[in-house]
Amino acid sequence: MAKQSSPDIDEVIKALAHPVRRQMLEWLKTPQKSFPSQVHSFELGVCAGKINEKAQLSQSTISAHLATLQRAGLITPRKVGQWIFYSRNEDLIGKFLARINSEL
Amino acid sequence: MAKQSSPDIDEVIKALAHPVRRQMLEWLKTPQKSFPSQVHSFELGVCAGKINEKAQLSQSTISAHLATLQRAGLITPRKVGQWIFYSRNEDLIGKFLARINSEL
DNA sequence: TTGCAATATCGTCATATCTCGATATATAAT
DNA sequence: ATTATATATCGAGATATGACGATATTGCAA
Repeated sequence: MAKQSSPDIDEVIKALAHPVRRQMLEWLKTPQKSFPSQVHSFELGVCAGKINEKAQLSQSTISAHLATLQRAGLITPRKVGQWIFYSRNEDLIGKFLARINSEL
Repeated sequence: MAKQSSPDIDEVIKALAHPVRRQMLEWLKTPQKSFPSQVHSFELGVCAGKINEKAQLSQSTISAHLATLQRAGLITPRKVGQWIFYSRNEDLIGKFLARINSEL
């Protein structure tokens, strides 16, 4: 499962080159711990609004950061009604780490 | 040996977030192979001028990229007369990889 | 001292990134 | 239909980055 094209190293590293986006990825490692106020199930991930609350930045800025992470393939969105839930794409993250470990 | 302060993840990732700089690091993995025209010994690393030749960018641009890599701790300069030789700082690179593997 | 070679620094311009508020879009609820 | 909520997109301003040529600096050589 999780058929995933291999990571575009350049895009991934650029996405990681911002502390807010790294912070988001870190939060998403432990959703229940990082977002205790989320009422929805964590099945599909963390609600964008919750990430927005936690990061002290405007809604549009958070949306842009999430879009950057998504374009790089680092997170996966799941739309449910009016919400979008995000989760880490562990498959791609793993592949990225493997490549950077061998290439760097 | 190679007493090395731990990497500043943010600075390291930003330094890696440019293809030219990643390319330089890659070249420095196999100096003899990547810089066959260097007449100096490879003991101390690769001469800045050789890196300059190989990368198709102006001298000032290359100097800036090398400075960025150096500030991040990824490469180590050794000045010998009028030359500066650069080599990878494997110690810091290893520590960086260890941290990104566990934090990401 | 004068001159040459290697590298760094400066000033400038172009482009990218970050952030915001305002507005648009989509879905849900009434 | 209207309204409310969640998210995306737009436009603008501020700052950062990348590139260059010109010039400064450093060290060696004559």
